Amino acid sequence: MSNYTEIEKKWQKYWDDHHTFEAKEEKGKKTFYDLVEFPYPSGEGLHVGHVKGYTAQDVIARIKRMQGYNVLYPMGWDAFGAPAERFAIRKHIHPREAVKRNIETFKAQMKSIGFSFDWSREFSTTDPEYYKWTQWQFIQFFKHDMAYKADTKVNWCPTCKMVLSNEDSQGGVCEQCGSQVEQRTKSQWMLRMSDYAEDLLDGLKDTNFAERVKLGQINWIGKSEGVEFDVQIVGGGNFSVFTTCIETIYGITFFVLAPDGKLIQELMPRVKNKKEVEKYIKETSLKSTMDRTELNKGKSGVLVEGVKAINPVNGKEVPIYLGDFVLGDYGTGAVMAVPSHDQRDFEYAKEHDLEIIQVIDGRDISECAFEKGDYLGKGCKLINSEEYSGLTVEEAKEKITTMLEDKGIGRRVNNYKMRDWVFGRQRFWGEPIPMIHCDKCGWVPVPDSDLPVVLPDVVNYEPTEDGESPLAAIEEFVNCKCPKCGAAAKRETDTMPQWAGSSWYFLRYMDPHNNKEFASMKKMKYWNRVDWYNGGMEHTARHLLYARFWVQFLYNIGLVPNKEMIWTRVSHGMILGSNGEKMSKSKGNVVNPDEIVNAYGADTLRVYEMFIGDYTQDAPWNTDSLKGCDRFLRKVERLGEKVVDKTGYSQEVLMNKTIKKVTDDNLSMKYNTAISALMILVNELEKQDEITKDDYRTLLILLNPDAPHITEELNEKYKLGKPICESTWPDYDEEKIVDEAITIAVQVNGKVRGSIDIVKDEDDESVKAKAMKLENVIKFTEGKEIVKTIVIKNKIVNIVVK
RNA sequence: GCGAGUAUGGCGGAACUGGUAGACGCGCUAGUCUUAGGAACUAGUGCCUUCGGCAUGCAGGUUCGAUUCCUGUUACUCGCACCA
Repeated sequence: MSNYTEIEKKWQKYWDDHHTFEAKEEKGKKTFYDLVEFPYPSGEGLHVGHVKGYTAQDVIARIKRMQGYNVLYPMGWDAFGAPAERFAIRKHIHPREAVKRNIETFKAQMKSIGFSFDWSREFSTTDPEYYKWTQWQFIQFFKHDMAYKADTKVNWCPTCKMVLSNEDSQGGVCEQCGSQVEQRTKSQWMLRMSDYAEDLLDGLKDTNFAERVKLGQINWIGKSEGVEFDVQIVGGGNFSVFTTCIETIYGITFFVLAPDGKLIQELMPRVKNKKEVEKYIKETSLKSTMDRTELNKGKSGVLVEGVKAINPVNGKEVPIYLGDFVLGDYGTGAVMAVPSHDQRDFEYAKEHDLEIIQVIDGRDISECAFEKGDYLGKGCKLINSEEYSGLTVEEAKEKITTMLEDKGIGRRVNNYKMRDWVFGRQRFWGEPIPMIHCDKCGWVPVPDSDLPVVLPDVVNYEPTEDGESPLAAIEEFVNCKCPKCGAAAKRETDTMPQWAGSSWYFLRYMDPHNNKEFASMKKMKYWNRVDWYNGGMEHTARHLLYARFWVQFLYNIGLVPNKEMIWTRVSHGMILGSNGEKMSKSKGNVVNPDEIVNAYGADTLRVYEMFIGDYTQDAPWNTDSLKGCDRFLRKVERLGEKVVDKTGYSQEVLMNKTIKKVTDDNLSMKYNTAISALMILVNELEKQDEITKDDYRTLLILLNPDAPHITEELNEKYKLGKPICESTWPDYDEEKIVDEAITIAVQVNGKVRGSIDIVKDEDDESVKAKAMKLENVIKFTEGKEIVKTIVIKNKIVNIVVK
């Protein structure tokens, strides 16, 4: 329709006027909570990648509504974050203003594409009415001893005088100014997420996440089971180490401590080469995380003179070293070094000329270590290990562990890569952390009655000289009274990370206007949980983990109805530029959805994005292919001219098959093949001189989730029934989708030589006989011995000859 | 290095629990209609060829039969990156 702009506006107005997509808490209806990640409303406007995810979930929402579910499909804004702040620093426009404008643009764009969001539940994480509850929940973390302040390392740009995220300091260089990033220690708020490591693993059982999403969660948590044991220091004192390879304990030839750990500080008074050790510690602290973790750096380190450690199993005295490959915040910050069976230890030993003792037999170790990945499960036996020599690795693992436990110096321990969540940001544009520091009372939460702690207006958005949030420069914000004792106190000026607001927004949608609670238990119970959550691959690890942690905590203190509030999580592939590269301004390959809507209409854009390929895979944009979808919609439109005043389907089998395929495919994310089924149907109907009203209306309903405007218009134009958005999704008749006559292939030695027509379920003998009569079959079997004939019912015949 | 994913015509991609590989769309070729351009419609379109053969990254294996299952291998993409 050339006047698609008019039609789209008309139906968008109809949906608004009729509140068609607003979810009400009706009783007696099955609920379906359909969620798609809310966007960060950037200045660039909506991206075609957003459109892909929103359309897919819109298809689901529209089908589910027509299937009689009470569907909640909300939208909102994740509007705190660094880009708005950087924009503010450059242009001196308050982020609040910029965000407001961006939200207006985004919303208008979304409306123009016809997503069936329930706009009555819209909110932004930056609304004081919303972040009041983010702050309130932080206070619950604090009250349950889940939030604490601790020294952490931060990436510090000495030029910008700003704390940087890991993303902004890749390669050890500040993304903004290019300076070398330093490591600084800062006291920051932390959430005890590591306490939830096991629960977060365990909770995956109560979800229906896509397998690759579950794996992402598991890898991020990074559980490893092992043994922690105590090591005595010659002349008194001890420390512990964690290992997953206790079977190699007799191979210890030295220990390595983390230069940034507490242990070395404790030992310092006994260290003889203090200067050298201190110098190494200093050097390490200057290296950014990236430098430290980069491979092929060699194994730097220094011998700690004056202290030796004792191997608890054989009493052997071995040296202690410092090495920056050991991390202060993982395990105990100290490792036992077995160069024969760990490649890092091997390299370290070679570099520092240390002893190497092989304790597991099975391979030469002169070139590289014989590691657990190579010896486990292969029946390898221990050597040089006193009474454990001769045992298999697996036997030794268990026996040595038990021995250490019996002696009271070892215990089975799980370690996790996942750390506590660093929750403070020295930024302006975030939720203020609602804490007050009083010299007498320590940290005191802001009383509920004083929430929210509203972000004040500031003149300067730059961080202060010493890298604090710009809030620290506002005296009237910082200075306050202690809520406990009334003495003069100071307000926390750090703000929360962007992950905070997005960790619970899906709960707020269930009860978005509540001003007494973040959401009422009653409403949360009504909606139960998110049934289907869709978003980008890049968020399947961290955002999802933070959100699950947040929910599990709320569950444990009785504030949400389920331990897992998200049932299915799926993620879609990216839309790449037409050159196959990621869309970016600098590459000039960005496609603006507005231009497509203007040139082809929203329906064409939607159909194209669903047709582009496998939903879960990346796919490049192709404007020619888009035109094909436009052509398809025009065909559907022209088909209307053939409608005659008849009921019933003109092709029962085809129609029933199509209904089944479109329903099943859409609900299992195979949006592309659902559309292809509709194209086949249209191609068939086109061949007929006339089509019935039922033919056409069913086609329009099936296409409606993808192309909601044009289908409503055609439905109205040909007076086929009430608006599709108020209609019921068609059913199919299982018995009618099977063809009675089937054509099957006949193979000779696995090669297709012809085909025969059979009746459904025709018996094998008769099928065989038909096959043998084929000219081509006779030709290829003539003069040969028929070894056997395989008949697969309704599928294929294969004749094997010699 | 570890983990995950992907690999099918000129292109995007189909193919149920192993059963006619290339659905559907794009592009391309020829034709019809048009003053022309475009649109629309019709027919064709994996490769090599005479029967026929060869084709799902590569090399093997299992099977009457493999894009699908198994072993090995290569390339690319993403995530994590010295996690003891």
